[in-house]
Amino acid sequence: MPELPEVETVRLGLERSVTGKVVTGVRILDPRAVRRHDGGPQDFTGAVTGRLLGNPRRRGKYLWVPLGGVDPMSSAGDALLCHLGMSGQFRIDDAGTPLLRHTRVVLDLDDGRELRFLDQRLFGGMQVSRGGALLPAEISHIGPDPFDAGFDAVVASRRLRARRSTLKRALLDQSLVSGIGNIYADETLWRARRHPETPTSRLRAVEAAGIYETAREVMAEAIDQGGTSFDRLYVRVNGETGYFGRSLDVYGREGAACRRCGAGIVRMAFMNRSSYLCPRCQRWPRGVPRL
DNA sequence: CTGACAACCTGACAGC
DNA sequence: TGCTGTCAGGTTGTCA
Repeated sequence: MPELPEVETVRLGLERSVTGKVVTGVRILDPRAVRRHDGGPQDFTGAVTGRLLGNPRRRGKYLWVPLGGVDPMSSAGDALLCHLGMSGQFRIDDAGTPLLRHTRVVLDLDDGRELRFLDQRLFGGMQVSRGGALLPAEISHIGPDPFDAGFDAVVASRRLRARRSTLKRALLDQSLVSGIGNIYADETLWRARRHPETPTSRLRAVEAAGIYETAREVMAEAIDQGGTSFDRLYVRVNGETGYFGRSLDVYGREGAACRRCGAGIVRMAFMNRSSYLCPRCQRWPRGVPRL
């Protein structure tokens, strides 16, 4: 599911509902949801129980909640680090409400509600990051996202142009700039009128920076609409779907008319998944041999 | 460094 | 009613 706008929508929901609450209990229904936690499910439970939940933070598609309270001397600065993978979601429900299918972990809160982690495919998960409240070491390899206070368009542009790769591949590379996934890469490329196979080295500095500016714009609009929902696999913490799906210009619109020029949107295979683009607005880069 | 690919998982859907 | 193959918002590790 989730790319930056969806994760940010979830973060906003958590900010309103769990900040300042204390975890009174942890129930791990499927240990695979915490398999990345060092020490296993038992240790995870011990590290989270009794902790005060801070203000949720995000970088790219990663989300973390600073953990306070209990024993500040030994546990100060820890964080509950989460990734939603392809199908993860958080829900806030009143205690005792029936659990939905695919519920993997339940955190009991001191306000009579529960923070529930659901994940159909289990590509996502949670772990406690020791000392990770500011920025978990586990995600130090992830580059800043376009909304990050530390995001530098000049640096990003330089790194993008230094790549000996193609544009969509580079946009999906989380170590360069994080948060962009398959949907927003395609939407960004359409808006910037660039073909996915454009060699990165061909971009001028201003053009490269412009690509990230476009990505930021597209994702900001998506956040305003609560992200993109195709089905019930992505919902907000209150169960509502996002509305950006109806604003998508190319993703999933194979055969439909380009909103700019009317040409038929095409789908092409790309890295074991799909790319959608307008064959008229997004010309194959000149001089690049076609496959 | 770059790319190709398998692995990690479940479920919906098309076609036979 | 099966069964098989395909596809799906992601990340990581291995091998060339």
